[in-house]
Order: sequence, then C-alpha cells, then structure tokens
Amino acid sequence: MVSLEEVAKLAQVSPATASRALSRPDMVAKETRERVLEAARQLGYQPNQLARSLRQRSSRSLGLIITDILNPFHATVAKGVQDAAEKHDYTVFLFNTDEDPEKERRALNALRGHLPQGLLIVPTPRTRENLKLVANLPTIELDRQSGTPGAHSVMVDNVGGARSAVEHLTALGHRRIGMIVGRLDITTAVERHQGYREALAAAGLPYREELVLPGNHREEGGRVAAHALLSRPPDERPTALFVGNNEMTVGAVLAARELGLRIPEDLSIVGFDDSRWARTMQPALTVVAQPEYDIGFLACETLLSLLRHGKAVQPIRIRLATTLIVRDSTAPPGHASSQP
Amino acid sequence: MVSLEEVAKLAQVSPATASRALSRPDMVAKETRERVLEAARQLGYQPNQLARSLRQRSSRSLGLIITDILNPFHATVAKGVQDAAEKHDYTVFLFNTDEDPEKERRALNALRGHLPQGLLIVPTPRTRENLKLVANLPTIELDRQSGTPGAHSVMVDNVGGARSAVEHLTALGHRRIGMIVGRLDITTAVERHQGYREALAAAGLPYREELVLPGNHREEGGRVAAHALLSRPPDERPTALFVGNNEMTVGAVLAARELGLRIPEDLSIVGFDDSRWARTMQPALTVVAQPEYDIGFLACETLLSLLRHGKAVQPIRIRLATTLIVRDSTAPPGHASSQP
DNA sequence: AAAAAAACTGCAAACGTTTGCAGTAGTTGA
DNA sequence: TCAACTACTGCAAACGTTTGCAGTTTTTTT
Repeated sequence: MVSLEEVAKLAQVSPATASRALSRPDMVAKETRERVLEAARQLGYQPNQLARSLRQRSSRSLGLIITDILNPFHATVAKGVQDAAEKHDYTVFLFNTDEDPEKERRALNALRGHLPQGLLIVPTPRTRENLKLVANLPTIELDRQSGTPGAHSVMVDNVGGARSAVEHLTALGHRRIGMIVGRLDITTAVERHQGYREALAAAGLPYREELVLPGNHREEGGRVAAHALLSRPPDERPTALFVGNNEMTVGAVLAARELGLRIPEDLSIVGFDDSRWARTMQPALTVVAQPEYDIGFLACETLLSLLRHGKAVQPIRIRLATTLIVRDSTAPPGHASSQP
Repeated sequence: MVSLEEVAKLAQVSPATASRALSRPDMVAKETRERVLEAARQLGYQPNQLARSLRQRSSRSLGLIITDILNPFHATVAKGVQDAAEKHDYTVFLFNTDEDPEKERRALNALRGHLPQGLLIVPTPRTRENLKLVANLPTIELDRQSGTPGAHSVMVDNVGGARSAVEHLTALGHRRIGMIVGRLDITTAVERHQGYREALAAAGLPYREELVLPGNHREEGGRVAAHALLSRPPDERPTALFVGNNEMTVGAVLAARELGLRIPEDLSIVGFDDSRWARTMQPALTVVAQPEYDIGFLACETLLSLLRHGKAVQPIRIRLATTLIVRDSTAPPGHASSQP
C-alpha cells in the first residue's frame, strides 16, 4: 500500500501539501498540485480510507440493513440505494437480518464500528429498541416503520394500494374476498389490511373475520393460509384473494393449483408487489406494483441531503404511489360458485 | 462514540490494559479484566474498527464483487458469502458491477481503501486486468474464471452440467437440439457450450452451427435468440432447446409462447440454473441446478482458511457438482414435427 | 518603495486503537 | 535472605490521514 508520504516525497512536498493537493485542490499552487497528482498517478496511490475516516471522524459511508437479500423486492431496494450512494461517492455497508432482531442487533453493532454517516433500515419488530445502539445516527426507515418517534421514512401508500386492489375485485363483482395479511406487528401488513377494509366498506360489503388469515410473509405461510381459506365449503369459499406480499402470493397460487382451482375462473388473485414471476406465470398475475428501486434510491438521496443540510426539524415521511397492474388472474366470479 | 480511554478511566486502568482485557483476555489479571469488561458494558463500548484496522494494518473484512445483485443466482451466492463471513466475525463489503468493467475498476479502487483481507469476485471480461489494482490481495474467483494465472476459483462443473442436460434430451429422442449459449468471453458459457458438444457427440449427433446462437445473458437476449431458432421452417426447427443461463431461459420460454409452441409437446426446454420461477411456472421447468449458496459459502470459507494458513502453493480450484432436475418442460419430441 | 494583503507551504497534533518494551510487585527457589 | 522468575501493568510510539496555526514568499495597494 503506497502512502501519502511516499507520494509527497516523490513530488518533493510535505505530506500536508500532498493531502491538500488531492482533496482541496484550490488550496495549493497549480504547479505543485500537478506535481503531486502526477506522483500519485505514477505510484498508483489510493488513499487509506481508514486513516482518513479516523481523522475526520466520519467515513463517507452508509449502512443499509435489509431483512432478506433473497427477496427481489429487497434486492431491488438495495440496488437503488447503492446506485444513489455511488453517485455521491459513498460506500454502502450492507447487512441482512433475515427478520431476526438478534441478527439486527449484531449488524448494528458491527456497523457502528465503521462510523457510517447514516443508516437506511428496513425495520424488524424489535428495531425501535435496537436503534438505541446507534443513537443519533441519522436514519431513514424503508418500506416499514419501527415506531421510533420522529423517525424519517420512505414507504409506499399501502392503504391506497390495497384499496385499489380490492376495489378492482369488488368492481368485478366479487363479494367474498379473502385476504392473507401477513404479520400484524409489521406496519405494511397493518396498512394493507386497513386498505382492504376500506375497499370493502366502500363497496358496502361486510368485513368478515373468517376470511382474513395471517401468514408469516413467506411462501409456505401463504400456501397454508390459502389452503385454509380455499378449503371452505363452496358457498363460503372466497371467490377472490388479496395477498399481502410477494412471497405469500406464490404460496397462494400453489395452493389454488393443488386444490384444482382454475385462475381466474374459479378464483381471482391479486398480489402485492410485482415480480418477474408474477409477469410470466400463467395466467399472468394482477398485482399492486411498488416502485422498489425508487424507494431505495430516493431514501438514499434523502438521507444524503439530510446529512448535507443538517437535521430536519420535521420528520420526513415520504409515501410513494403504487400501481395496480391488471393482468389475467382476475375476472368476474365464475358461475360455478353460488353467490350469497 | 465512547472510546477505549473512557472505559479505561472508569475501570481505573490504562488504555493499554483495557485494550488487552478486551482482545487478549489472558494477558490481564482476572480481577482487572472483569473491571474493564464491566466498564465497557456499562458505557456500551464498541471498538472503533477504523482505528483498530489502521493500527493492525488489516481490517477483518472481505470484499465481494458480484455482477448483478438482482439476479437471484448472485444474490444467493452473496448470502452464502455473508453467512460464512459472519460466522467468522468478518464484515463483507459488497459491490455490484452490472458486468461493467469500468464499474468493476471503481469498485476495486473503493475497496482498496478499506484494506480488506481478501476478495471474492465474479469476474467480468476485464477482471484479469483490473485485478492488478489489488495486486497480492488474496482472491478467489466465483462462478467464472478471469484467466489470471494461478488464481483460485470456486465454480460448478459446467461441462458436466450441460452434458447431463443435453444427454437427457438425446435420451428422450431429440435429434435437433438448439442452444442459446451466452457470451463466449465468459468462461461459463464456453464450458456449457463444450458440454453441449460432448453430449451431442456421445449421442452420435452432428454439431450444427446454425442451431447455436449467442445471447447477452439477459432475458431479452434469450428471447431474441429463441425467436430466431424457433422461426426456422418446421423440419429444421429444433425440437428442444438448452439455454445457458437463467435469465435467457425466461426469454426463451416467452418466445416459445409468442410463437404458439406448446411446452413440452412442441418444444422441450432445459435451462441452466434453477429458480423459484422455474419451479412454479407451468409447465415446471427442467433445469440444471447449481448449489449457489454453497458456492458463496464455500468460497468464503476457503478464502478465510487461506488467510489463516498463509498462501497456498497450488492454486485452489474447486468444482461443485450440478444436479439435473427433470420437471415437465421436457418430453419426447412431438409427433407433429417431422423427424429427419 | 514600503506596507498590507494574499497565496502558498510545512510543522505538528490529533483521530482511537494495538503492542514492544520496560517497570513493578509478588512468588519461587536456593 | 536474596536472586531469579513470573505475572501483570503502563508508557509511548505507530498506523495514514487531515487540519489549525504559523511561517514564508509573492502580489497588491498606497
């Protein structure tokens, strides 16, 4: 590793001047600067970020903590963050919690030692507590809210998205619409559930508890829940299903297939969150699409501007719009099933 | 940020002793050690990794450079790496090149400044050159080879995997088998192509150039190539397709659908690399599955043991086996198409 | 032409650790 | 009882930068 001192020696200046030539070019004479730059080039000098960060007490880096890198939604968010960060010459430390609060705690501790300037986090149910580990580190919450008072957040309009999905179903004539809702200790699930209720109410339909089942946000949870809902007697079985996240939607589709239900003739399905799988499965899935990439990109930009312009007085709460994409998995309820 | 000095003060020892109490416990008296540990706990002390790394001239961290975080294959590899690293208390710096050698160069430079102890990289066609930026940083190549002499690598048996796929097709009776091969400046594509040739030869079938088309490794490239192959006159059209990576396989399936070809009646398809999409599409896709997670995990473990035990004299070259998973997208050639 | 200002450069300290070395106290052996 | 260990602890330097301050040279102003 070639150090600044060697560059300085080659350029016949002091390390101080060499440092300035590289990071505050206008503070040094043109000729000197060029000598230093040339020397640096010749030696292939790359500044030691550790030393620099240590001295400056901050590290031109950000932490990003997501809950599941294997979920394309999160992977895309991460890419948005990284692209925005790279644009501003920041490095991103990525950690993965697998929805496990303990792993989240470890991640935060590890992160701390690297003195990031800010944090982007997809909260778990214990984040509010864990965030104390990095008190007064500028933080933006992504996708969900931890409930930390005064927290900044970038999310989508879950209520509106869910409502548009369910209104689409009611408009098609469905009257028994089930929902697989997710864990109610995660705000997205609560909000989507809320949208579901609102849409039912708007259509003058009663809310029926027995048609709403929780799932664990994974494929298997969706499959189990869908199985339960769809195994009800024909005249009590929902004719349509609204599923609260992408993974569970896969499970729901599989359950429908296992039960020999045709989509959309016997069952309409709307999922939350688009994916290649949803686009290319047959029939193509009607979904509420989220701007995943933008969530990450915008959140990162917001965080960086927060860092530049000092703390905001008001908590920043950004809600991005969702888009209902109607494909082939939704249709009017079939004649086969009796209507109440 | 609470520093070691404050801990030391609270425990009434020197910073040196505090340091030792935390990182070489057996060098300090039991009673002292406990006092220090208690003080650290009380203050919520977390060591400043930057300072530590600076002093130790190494940073208990690894670099991971992949080409596309949105590709589930790479995301899974990354997860394998991260899990292994976390197990050994290493931090991973993740960078994304989007297959762009220039971004790769930037990533390597950024990485350099963080003094990682090792590097795991999925090479691009320019990696061999770019790696000079981090000369003598212990490095393992993943999935592909850069051609750097003496490089360590962890890959799958691409030749064998491709051969098993194509042998499956020949065994079913296919005689006109097309291949969408990928970029020939990437070793995986070359090797899979090689396996394809070997399987044809083993079945006594001629290699026909016109049935082999390159693709750009993305969905669109696969679609275009498949379109071209499948638009040939019926008696020259391949009855089966072997596609060289997961993204292109999606494109190929879409192309078949656009052309109204039924899978597997009119066309058998085998893809390389499994995915949820492949499992759940209908008909479920026959694929050559790779142990993605293991690639990452094993590569990381190997790198870490390399770090512990000094440089290996021999380059390490690990090849993991693939598995042919036969599902519903392959069948004997249909009666509709004439046989040569 | 002298004074004042501006432009540039170098010295040295600091960031928070770790670690070689030396010093002190307590213990063992003769 | 004294020497030689052993066990522990502290001092101070070092890692590679950045930056406040002061010193020197050059330029501008009067």
